[in-house]
Amino acid sequence: MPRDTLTREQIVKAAIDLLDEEGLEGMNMRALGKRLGSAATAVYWHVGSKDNLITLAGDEVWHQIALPDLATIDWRTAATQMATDLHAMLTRHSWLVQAFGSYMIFGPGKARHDDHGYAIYEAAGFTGAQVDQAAATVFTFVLGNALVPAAAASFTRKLGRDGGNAEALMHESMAKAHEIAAQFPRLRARLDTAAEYAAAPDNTFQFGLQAILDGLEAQLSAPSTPSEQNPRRADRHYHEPSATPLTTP
Amino acid sequence: MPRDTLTREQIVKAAIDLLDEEGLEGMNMRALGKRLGSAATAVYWHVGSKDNLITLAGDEVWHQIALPDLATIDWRTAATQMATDLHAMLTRHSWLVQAFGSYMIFGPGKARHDDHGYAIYEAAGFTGAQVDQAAATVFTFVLGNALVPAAAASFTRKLGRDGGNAEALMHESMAKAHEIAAQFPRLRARLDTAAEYAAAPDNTFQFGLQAILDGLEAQLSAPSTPSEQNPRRADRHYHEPSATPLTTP
DNA sequence: GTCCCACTTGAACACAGTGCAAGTCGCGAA
DNA sequence: TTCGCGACTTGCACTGTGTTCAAGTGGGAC
Repeated sequence: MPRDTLTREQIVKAAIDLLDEEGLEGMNMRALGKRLGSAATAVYWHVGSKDNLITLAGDEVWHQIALPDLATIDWRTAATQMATDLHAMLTRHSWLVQAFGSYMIFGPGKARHDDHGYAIYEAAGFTGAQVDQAAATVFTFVLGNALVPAAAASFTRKLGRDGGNAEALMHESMAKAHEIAAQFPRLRARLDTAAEYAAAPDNTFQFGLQAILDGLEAQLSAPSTPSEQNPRRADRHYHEPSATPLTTP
Repeated sequence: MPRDTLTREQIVKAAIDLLDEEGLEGMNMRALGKRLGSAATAVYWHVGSKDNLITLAGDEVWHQIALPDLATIDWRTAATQMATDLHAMLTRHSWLVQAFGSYMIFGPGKARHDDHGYAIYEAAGFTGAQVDQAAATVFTFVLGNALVPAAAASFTRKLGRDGGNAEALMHESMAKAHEIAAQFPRLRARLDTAAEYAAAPDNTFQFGLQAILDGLEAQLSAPSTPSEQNPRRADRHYHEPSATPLTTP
């Protein structure tokens, strides 16, 4: 019988739990060690570094996403399902979105997800580079959608760690935001209806997702050279980004 | 004549420069102090904390985005222009995307941008909550789009800081990714055409943006109850996210 | 029994954010 | 002209965090 020893899987799982509870900046090796009932430095023997551990944890969670069977459902339902699952997963593990900005997360879990994503857009009828572009469009939308809630969660936790009265700090922060928003007509108008918005269920994600799938569907039925991008619309609206960096005095 | 002293604007500008060069994790107060020719702690008198400084810097850069005149151009061109400008800005300041996941960035700069964004989608004909949803869809897409390049930049810098031979480490990392990708049919197929892809200009962003605007345009012409969301399509494809968290043994 | 090796541990180092007390400098008042 | 005040600056030091390293430690193979 081997000694009761740490395993890599066990560590990754504990890291995910800790990240869920404390966020990316709240997770540290000593806390992880305590959670595992061992010295913080014992972890290093198994995963090498904190960066690597986060990369490992950041790949593991992709396995939570179900891969819809393209033989039994149409591509659009499949795309909706995968995007919705991804959205839910990113909501559960909001640290992942933050990690995505700092680490190159690509392992078996994400590869499995990406591969099936490509399958969906191939099934839809896209060809060549358009498969990648369609998949990337939906993927980046879901990712971006999770970014602001992630910031909110991170911010709330930070307030909680600082003083005991997170309530007051949050209120102060909200008040400052309101003050700024009040100086812009359309933002001001939204302040008045903010309560109404808060009461309604937030279907912004589904609205955006379905609009994007509408757009992709339109692209499919539009006559275009196969196996090559259709640059017509993009050209019609092409715009060279205004180069307005800060002036250095 | 007042003593040659630090100003908040000067500090924010220096912070932006430092963030551009060193990234979010490379930026620290002592380096900032050195760049400003003063002690690191002098900065604290002006901005209070590092978090606050990053919030300040993260708002300042939004002023680089031009606000198209809706009286002279159609909404779709305006939307394209603003999204493209934002994309370029986020590419210039890739740390901002990372900061967006950890800080609540909302100041005059972002408010100015958001306000004009709403104006565009109001001009397009959206009403009620749909204005917000349309704006959020495009916004989150652009944000998500900037996330992966931000990670790549961050990763590259990290390699550069670690050993001297960033080249070898990068190569090793790429090789590992290839090895994983090779186990999935569609990813494997893309490995073969990777060189071809790299040669072509990356118009993924414009493809996605135009597809999204197509979808929004379709939403406009679709018959729906005004001043209320149109839940029909979303309902037809509605999918309760699969709850498949990690099983705790 | 004993040797080995996978694994663990505690001390220690470097570096980053930041509070604090002690300056320093220019300007307005006396 | 001098005084002092208040706006800034500085160096020190404390804490928390990632990580290294040399020294264990315990179970299994021989």
